[in-house]
Amino acid sequence: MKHSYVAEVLASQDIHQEFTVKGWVRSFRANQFIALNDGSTINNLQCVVDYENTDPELLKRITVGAAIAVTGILEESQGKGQRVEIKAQTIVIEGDAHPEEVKLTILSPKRHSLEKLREQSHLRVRTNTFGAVMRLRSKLSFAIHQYFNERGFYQAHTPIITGSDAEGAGEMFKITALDLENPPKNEDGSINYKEDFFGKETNLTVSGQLEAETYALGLGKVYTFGPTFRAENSNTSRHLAEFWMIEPEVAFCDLDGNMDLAEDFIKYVVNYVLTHCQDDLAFLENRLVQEDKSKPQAERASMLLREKLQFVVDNNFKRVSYTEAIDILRNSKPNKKKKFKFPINAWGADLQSEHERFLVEKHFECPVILFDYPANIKAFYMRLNEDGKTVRAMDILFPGIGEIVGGSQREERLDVLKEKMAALDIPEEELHWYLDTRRFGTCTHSGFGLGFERLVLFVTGMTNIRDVIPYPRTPGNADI
RNA sequence: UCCUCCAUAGCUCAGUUGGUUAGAGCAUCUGACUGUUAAUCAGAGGGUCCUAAGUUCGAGUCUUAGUGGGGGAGCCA
Repeated sequence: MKHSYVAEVLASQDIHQEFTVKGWVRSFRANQFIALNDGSTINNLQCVVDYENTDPELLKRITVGAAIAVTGILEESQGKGQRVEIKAQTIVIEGDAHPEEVKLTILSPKRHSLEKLREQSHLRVRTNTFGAVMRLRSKLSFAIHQYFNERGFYQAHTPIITGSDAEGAGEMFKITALDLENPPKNEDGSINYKEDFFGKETNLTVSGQLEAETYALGLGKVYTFGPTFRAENSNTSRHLAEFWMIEPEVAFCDLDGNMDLAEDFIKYVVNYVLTHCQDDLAFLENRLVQEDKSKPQAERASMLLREKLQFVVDNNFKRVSYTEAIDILRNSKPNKKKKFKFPINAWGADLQSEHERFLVEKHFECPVILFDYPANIKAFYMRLNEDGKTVRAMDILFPGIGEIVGGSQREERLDVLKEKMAALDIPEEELHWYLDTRRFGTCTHSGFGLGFERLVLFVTGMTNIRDVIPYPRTPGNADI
């Protein structure tokens, strides 16, 4: 039978009309008021039961967590807290949820810590917080595709399984169909990968960038949006072993164009959720306000969640070269007072978390784009500047998140690229296809990688990356 | 991987220099009440004190190792 969704019913003006809604019981107060949620919105629909004329056996089965279908008449609510409610006429239990078992789970109607919710990740999407986070995640994903589609980008599905081990972005997960108990061996005792499924060693991708570059040099403007895998033993609130990354790559575009694109892109998707996800953002904003109340004054957020997002949309990101950043840091109070664990002395040092946080959270107090980094601390494919010591790299740093974007103008000159690879012992055979793009009609081109989960962290105000993806993969964790 | 803190009822936590029968609030169940919004009142049930080994007459408490988690760092998105 056709039924309506809670979001539609709550917005409906059809008073006295009949509706059927289906969802999960969030609470059942006073044997009379069901708070029903079906995931279509963070808001619950109040369904009022005429308990005096309802079978007591049925009433007993209306419990927190149960799936039910309610048919009744939409009426203006007599109580405060909701505009309309459904006067239930018939209630059908689709799936029971026994209270004695429910109380052992996070579905029990009380406040749970995020750590506890993470232990039952298959049930946490039924909570307000995770419903809001996951709806926002989905809307952000849609906004990303819409942004690129409106601007003539094509999505390139770069491979998940890669035969190239020169991507250089981190430790990789091996892919094999060999019998690990008894693998075929070469004469010297090493494993003979020629007998493996692909006839060579393969891994899960750590980046689609190099393949995306080949597509940009044909389709013009492309982007990838897919899963990425890194076998790093990272145990932090901002790293996952499996995460989603957006990687635009644009032909005939220099670093300035790349920075313009990244900034415009972030502002667009943040603005999209500001206008399309008000209810979920309001809930998450309030959640943060409540959380802040138990913190000392100094640690409380200076802006509400939506104010913070609006600030990002309305203000230009501060663009600073690495050299300028070093000067600022060298003359900063914490550096002079030796408050930094890693003091800034000379040009050339890699910036530590504490330095990035100082620039973003204390000095500029807004998103910052750092560019033109020393060549020796950045990847081989970044374009060397005329000074011979810096490359056209850029990182976007966000308050509370750190690096959200890393990108560069790519080295398009074959000879310079080959020199770089030789210096880093990257064999040319490994990347012959990549070098071909520089042989045949090479051109200026640029791109960046944006960590999707880090964007979701920023937009939702959550602080642990494990709480913005359904089933987080981290060292020692891949249960579901 | 490194530093640091933590693990006791379904949840949040208390548990004295190592000592008899392991405690509270909330949740759950039973009953009462019924236009509620974290409903209210009364009563009841509920424990492998993370795992393993050790010290001891005796370990929730002390030691070692492991597992998981929080915060910070590195690697990065």
